[in-house]
Amino acid sequence: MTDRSRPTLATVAARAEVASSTASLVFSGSARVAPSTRERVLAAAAELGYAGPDPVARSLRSRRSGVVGAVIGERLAYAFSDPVSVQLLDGVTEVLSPLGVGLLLLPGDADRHGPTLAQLAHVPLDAVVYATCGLEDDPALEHLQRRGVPIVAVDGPRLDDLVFVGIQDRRGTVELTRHLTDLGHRRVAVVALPLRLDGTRGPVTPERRARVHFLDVRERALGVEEVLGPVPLWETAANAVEEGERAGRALLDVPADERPTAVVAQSDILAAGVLRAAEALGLRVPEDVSVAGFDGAELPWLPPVRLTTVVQPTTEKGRVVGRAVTDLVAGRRPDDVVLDVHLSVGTTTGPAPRS
Amino acid sequence: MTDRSRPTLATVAARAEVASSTASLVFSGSARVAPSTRERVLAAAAELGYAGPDPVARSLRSRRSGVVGAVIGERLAYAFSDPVSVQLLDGVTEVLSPLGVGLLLLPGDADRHGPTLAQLAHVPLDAVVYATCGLEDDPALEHLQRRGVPIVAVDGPRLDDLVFVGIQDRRGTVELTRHLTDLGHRRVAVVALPLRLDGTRGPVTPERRARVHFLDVRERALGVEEVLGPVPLWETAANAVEEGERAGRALLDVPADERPTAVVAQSDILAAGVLRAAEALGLRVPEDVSVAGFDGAELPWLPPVRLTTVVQPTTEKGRVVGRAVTDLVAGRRPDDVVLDVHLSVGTTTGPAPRS
DNA sequence: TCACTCTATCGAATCGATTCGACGACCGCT
DNA sequence: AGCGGTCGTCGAATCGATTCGATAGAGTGA
Repeated sequence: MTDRSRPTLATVAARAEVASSTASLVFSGSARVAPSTRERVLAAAAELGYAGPDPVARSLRSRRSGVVGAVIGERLAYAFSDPVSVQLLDGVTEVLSPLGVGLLLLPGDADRHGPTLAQLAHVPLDAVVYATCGLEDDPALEHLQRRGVPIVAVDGPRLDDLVFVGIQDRRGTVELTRHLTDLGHRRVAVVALPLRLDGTRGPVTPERRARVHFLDVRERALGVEEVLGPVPLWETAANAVEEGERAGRALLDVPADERPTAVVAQSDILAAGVLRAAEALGLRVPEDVSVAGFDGAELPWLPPVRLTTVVQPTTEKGRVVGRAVTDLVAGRRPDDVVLDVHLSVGTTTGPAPRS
Repeated sequence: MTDRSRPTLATVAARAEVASSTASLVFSGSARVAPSTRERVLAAAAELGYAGPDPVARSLRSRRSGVVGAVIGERLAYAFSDPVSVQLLDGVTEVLSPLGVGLLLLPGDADRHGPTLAQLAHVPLDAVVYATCGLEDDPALEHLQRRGVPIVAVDGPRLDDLVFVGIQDRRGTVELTRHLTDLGHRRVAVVALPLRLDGTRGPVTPERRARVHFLDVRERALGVEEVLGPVPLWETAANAVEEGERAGRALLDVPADERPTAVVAQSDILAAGVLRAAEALGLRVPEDVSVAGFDGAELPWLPPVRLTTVVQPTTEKGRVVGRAVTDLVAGRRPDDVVLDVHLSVGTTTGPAPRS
């Protein structure tokens, strides 16, 4: 009853009068061990209160820790206020959990847009999921590559040593924009997600645009312009309803003949904010202005409105990522995946008002 | 350039012509090592592309993995649709991240209300946070205790071998209920959070009530009854807006003289649903019915309404948990903590209608 | 010059398991 | 009786670092 030190496999083996290698065989389950021996070892373990092999020691030999990192660019409270991030991770854990693999959160904070090297360096990792991967060099990424930790980059750039999982950002936005032009819209404004995580908000200048950090943000903007040519972009500081509302007020609170007849928000959350702004300004949707989003997120508080949006299979994307991670850990190199999106026309887009 | 095997500390030490123990000293930083030696080792490491000591091997000796588990009772998509859970974890990571400790998600799934033993057994853990801790025996809990993993239980029962962090659920609800009785309300109904995670919803029978699994749910119900005596409880199947709306419809869609004049929801999310139900039924808030919540959650989509609610310091609760974890890992036994709550009167409660 | 104190470095034990080759016992077949 | 083949168990090496006591050499003071 020395609670000083917990029993180890060796203790258990000694008590059961077998070699520790035999005891190990018992706990790894699969091997051929005489039933009587197995019982003896199990009994000894039970008597000693042995909870099974130490995961750390096991990891050292087997080169597996059962831990997969999730790099998040912001603090959790921001990242997880976005249902898309949450559903992505939900899909990932759905695949990984049954395999006994856990997801380790590696969030950034107000200043740093990702975990510090000190955070990364001390933690065992079989693989890492970059939840939103930027276009630019990242010291954390470099560190992980040096360590030989395989990486899945979600919505990031397609690099050789990264496995890519993404969606058809461009095609989805093109389809959405065609829907708007078919309805007669020509004056369209875009409410953009943050181009970089530096708290900037407002109209996007060409210089700013050249420094866009996130691939999906760029693609979604280009999708609109592929159909309509250059359009004004209004950048938000975060993917949040308030930010969308702020952008919506800035874009819509102008004389009717300058006002965009349609606003394309780069996320449903932002679109919800734009809807609020329209309501606050006394504009009817879609009679006075059409509003569209992106993601197809479940926003249970949004009804009775049904948002026109580009639906991406968020949870499925997470599952795909989970499978990619599984492959990587098993030593296989999975293919890059680009998932389909589709347009969902709701009640927030309609014919352009005659001016 | 053999990418077969990455360099180890021994490789680096050999290259720098020092003992591996000396090289170890260099990477642990603190010890006294001659500057020339240090540089030589660092140079060797750089040449070999050595990314620093293997975290797993380090963990084995130091008995620290840098991983803290977060036990979540449901799948992530549900748990993280609740801003309270998210803010709690946000506070935890805020404290833990700078210490190089990561948070490992251990969610349950549709069937199991927590991680399986297989999930737990293979993962290294320095400590565990039970995000919502139930009252009843839990095999996972038992396993962790046997392994000697220290546990912080949030809003759970106060047990000897668990560190408790919670809030004044009872006092907050009493204060809220007094506010309602002061306004003349006597017919009050409660929309309860799930008593157990089994998908039940509807009026709560005494038998059901005797089997409540979550402490905070029980306390919040008792707080109302401490002031008013027995009140009808309507149980929801999840903490979600739709569930609140469903409950609201059931409670409010009755003749005016049977209708409760005030509805106390056990969370702000549920309260938002009740507000929707009232709106759908053409009832004015607070003229026809008062609605109150609990948590003080930030629901950016709720304005212009300001919900009357009991505010708990959610992020601070997370920080307290983070500090408790830090203490436990360092071998100290932190005290239990009960955090203050306060009533925030908004625009959703008013004088009881004269009947 | 000698004894003594630091300092920088080294060797070896250790953390707790896994894994593979070896070995003895026992079985059945010719 | 002899031989090959299984089956169950064991020993020892190994994973990659940390850590402590030992030691050689430089520096100090009498």
